[in-house]
Amino acid sequence: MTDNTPHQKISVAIDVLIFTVEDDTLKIVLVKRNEKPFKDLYALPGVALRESETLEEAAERSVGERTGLKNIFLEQLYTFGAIDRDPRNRTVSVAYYALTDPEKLIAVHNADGVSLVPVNEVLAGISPLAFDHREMIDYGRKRLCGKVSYSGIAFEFVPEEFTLPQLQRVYEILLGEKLYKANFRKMISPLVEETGNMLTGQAHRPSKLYRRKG
Amino acid sequence: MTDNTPHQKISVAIDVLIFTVEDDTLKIVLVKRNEKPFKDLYALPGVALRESETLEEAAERSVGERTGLKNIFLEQLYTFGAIDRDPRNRTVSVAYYALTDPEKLIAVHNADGVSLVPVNEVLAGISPLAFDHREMIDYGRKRLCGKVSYSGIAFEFVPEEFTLPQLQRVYEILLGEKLYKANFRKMISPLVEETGNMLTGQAHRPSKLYRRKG
DNA sequence: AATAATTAGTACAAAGATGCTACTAACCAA
DNA sequence: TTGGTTAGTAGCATCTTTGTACTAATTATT
Repeated sequence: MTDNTPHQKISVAIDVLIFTVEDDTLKIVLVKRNEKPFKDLYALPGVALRESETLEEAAERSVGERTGLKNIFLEQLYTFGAIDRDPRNRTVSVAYYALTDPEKLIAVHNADGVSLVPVNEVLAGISPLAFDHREMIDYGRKRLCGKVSYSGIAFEFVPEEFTLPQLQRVYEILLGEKLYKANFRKMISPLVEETGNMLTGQAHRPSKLYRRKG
Repeated sequence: MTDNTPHQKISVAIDVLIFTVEDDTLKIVLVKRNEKPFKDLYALPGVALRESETLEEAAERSVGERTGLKNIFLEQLYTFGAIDRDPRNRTVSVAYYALTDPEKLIAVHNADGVSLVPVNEVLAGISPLAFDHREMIDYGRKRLCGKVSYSGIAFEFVPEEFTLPQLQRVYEILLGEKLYKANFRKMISPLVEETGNMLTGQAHRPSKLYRRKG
């Protein structure tokens, strides 16, 4: 028989890794904690799961409370369950990751304790993070970078209309290597279509604007 | 601030998808429930998470209780949190998947309510499963098949010493397509080494035995 | 003892993807 | 008008994948 009988209740948290690419850098949204434990340390935006909401709804709520964003790309990442990951009591945290174009985060940056921080700096570990959130970010970045080549997640980091050099830079940042223009275009062209518009004002030849196809 | 404060406690279950490949078929371990809810229906082996154990420890316990197996391949799959997935009370289930060579499951099959069932039959949906376990299996099979090509999981389904045709069949079953011998061998050869032994008694040319390298 | 059946394993050509170089195109700045 | 800069394309070389065809080694059959 399957023993799903609830013998012991445990707190369930939802933490969200909100990633974006800005200034050719992968960045993540962190918030400064203003209560114990880990007061004044940075942490991922998170909420306690309510009885009346699904995991995904809680993740959306967590994103919305901190950034005001709705309907952004959101996927479950991993569930962390180390016994003492929360010093208060046993808490399992279901981590999600969200991806967004940085323009949608402009209003958010520096608004009451919310920061957009380069992931490399966070992982370099100059300043500590609350809970096991550094571990989460480390895991999340690996998953993100691993998925770039075979999924369309890179599109989530650019606006609806984008240029191919822009999109290529996102791929390069996530993959951590330089790509050849010609090959990149051959690979990506079945997935995009021209909008007919151009991006001008760039002190060099203007580039065509594209949108995602399908 | 991050609201990880535990306002409401929720039951946490661990369910495990124990996959194997037998008779050229992907199969999964199911157990017959002998209590409500879903009495007499098949379900995944599962346990309630205890305060004193990690998620992975609970998954190992779940595998061990049903099959007696220890130290088998185990990875977290996904966390399911639909509001009414358990009719008794709000329960979040962290699903894991385990992979094993079918020989290790021989003693288990048909022992007190434990069955080894073809995944295709389960998903075809002739008989209902407890909870959202069919959904879990559907998700798990997709993930498993998606990972075959870029990870070494296929090795988990064969004994320590195996022939390349054997391993190739595992790949073919999971990928759902026929592979070319020559290409398969080129792809797999950096990952394996000959043991020096041969598998004879097969009414045709004997095959070399290999083991996983590294 | 020969031969048929069957699967193991290898060789190699064809097609396609990727790596890489070099060029032309179109804008802004001076 | 010239130079700087990035957009975009052409095309060859190389590596990888696709696919076919062959030889090899065993057991089963006559």
